[in-house]
Amino acid sequence: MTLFGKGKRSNHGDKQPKCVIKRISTKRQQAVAEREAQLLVLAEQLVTEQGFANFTMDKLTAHSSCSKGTIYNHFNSKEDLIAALCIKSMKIELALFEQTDSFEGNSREKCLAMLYAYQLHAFANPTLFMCVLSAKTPAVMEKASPARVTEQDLLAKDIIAHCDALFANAVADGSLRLDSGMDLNNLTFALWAMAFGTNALMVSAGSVESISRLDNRFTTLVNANLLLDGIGWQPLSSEWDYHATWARIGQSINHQSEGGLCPRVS
Amino acid sequence: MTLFGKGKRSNHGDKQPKCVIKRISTKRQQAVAEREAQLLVLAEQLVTEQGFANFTMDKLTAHSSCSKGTIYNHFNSKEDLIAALCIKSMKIELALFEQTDSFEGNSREKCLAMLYAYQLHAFANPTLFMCVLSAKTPAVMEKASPARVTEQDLLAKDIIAHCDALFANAVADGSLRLDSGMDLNNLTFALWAMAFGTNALMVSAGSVESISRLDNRFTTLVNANLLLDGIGWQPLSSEWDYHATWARIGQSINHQSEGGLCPRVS
DNA sequence: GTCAAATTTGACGATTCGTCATAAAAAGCA
DNA sequence: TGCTTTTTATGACGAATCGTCAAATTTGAC
Repeated sequence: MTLFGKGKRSNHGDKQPKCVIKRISTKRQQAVAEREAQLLVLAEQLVTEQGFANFTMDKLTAHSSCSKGTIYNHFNSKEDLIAALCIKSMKIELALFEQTDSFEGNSREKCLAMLYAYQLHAFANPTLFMCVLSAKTPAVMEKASPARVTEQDLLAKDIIAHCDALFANAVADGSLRLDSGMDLNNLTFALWAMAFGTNALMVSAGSVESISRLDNRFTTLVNANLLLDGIGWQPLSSEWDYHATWARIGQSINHQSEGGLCPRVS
Repeated sequence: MTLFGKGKRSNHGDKQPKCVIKRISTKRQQAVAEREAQLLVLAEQLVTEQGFANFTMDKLTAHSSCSKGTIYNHFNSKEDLIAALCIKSMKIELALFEQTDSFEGNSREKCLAMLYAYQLHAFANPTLFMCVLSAKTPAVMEKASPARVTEQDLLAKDIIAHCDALFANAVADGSLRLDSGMDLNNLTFALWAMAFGTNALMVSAGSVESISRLDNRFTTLVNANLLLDGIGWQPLSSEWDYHATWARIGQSINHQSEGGLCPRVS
């Protein structure tokens, strides 16, 4: 594969061929990207309506305005499409996290704001959230395109960086002290594992009685408080009304994203 | 379908037809159950060798000594087989948990022993553990047989009961005090979510740098200590050397299950 | 030994996947 | 605008997989 047409000299006038080419190319790519986004919307819709098990590439083709070949131009395989939905889900998460950055409060409250956003996303976009779970499945990881697997890892990194920043702030303002032998990586991972486990089990194991009896709205808050108390993040839950914080976060987020719970992502 | 042969009277002598029938039936069922167990072993082996994505029912048929129809006699569908592997995995977990019950130590150490067993299982039987993750996926839940879905729920209940017992003991002996508004359900769920999230992310997101840098052997311990400190389970990690406990648990478990890490299950 | 019920078999139809030769469209060029 | 080259789209097709079912086989009762 040649990157540029061979033997073609493009610098023979006052035109700016490279720029032109690039603009056109970008335009094209934009159109392609837009179609990909629409395909993802359609796919999510079909999965939501008919379930993962009944979702086939042929059905997606039938419901879309383009052909199978075109779809396979976007997605290597069915699993690759799941991975793409997972990526979309993580991008929405990140977008929500950025919204919560502006939430006013102490460092621990800001951390809760992020967790609130995470739970909000899991319940507002259950199909997408399940895609994240599905995408961690070997069958998907094995068949998704390397590019998408890489992108997932990068997004995970971004999310981790977000957590890290929250902890770092807390350390900086003195509300959190790192004991010896405990580093940010450990704390970040603990928080993430807790949040992921909580949502994954709530969304997928809801049929187990002792889980379904829990109050969905506060489980993440309760679990997080246990953990954050455990690492001694001030003020402790015994000294502060975090239920009030939780409610305040809810109002703040709902106020920001008037249109709906699912922000637009590129 | 008639349950008994029609027109056949079976009570005309001193024989005990019901018992006989039952014995025979049980024998049959035993043979069938044995074959099912062997099919699961074979399936796990194939998945481990060739990955989830390359696993097909035809390959399982080819490698087994029976035919496709027989296999579909055991498993509704490919997804049903995954569910069966998930059930096997949970049974192993429960068996390990029961082993750890006899571990000598304070109530918090006993809780750690259970978590140790859980992590041990996740790393010793990664394929089976991933099945638990896969089985929580909608595509599997939607196609697995109702019977197996139910059995999964029952096993989950058993596991939860195990956790509950640990907490109840701690409350009974005074090493754990339940604050107002906090009940066993919440604590159990928090612990489970933490353990599940930790192992799921470690097994499946190992390619993310900041995760792979963590020391696998102690992540569960570290995370659990944060949580258990958070709920005030005495003695706190600042007052007790739980790393030593962790090591002691390891020796104890390895000593008990000499043959291997994977105990036999019915 | 004979018979009925239960079980096993593997060929088969129905889907689904993913590809590829061909057609269409877009971009470059004069 | 008209012509050539490159890129993209199409949907018919082969391969592979799934799950079924009528026929064959085995099992156990009498």
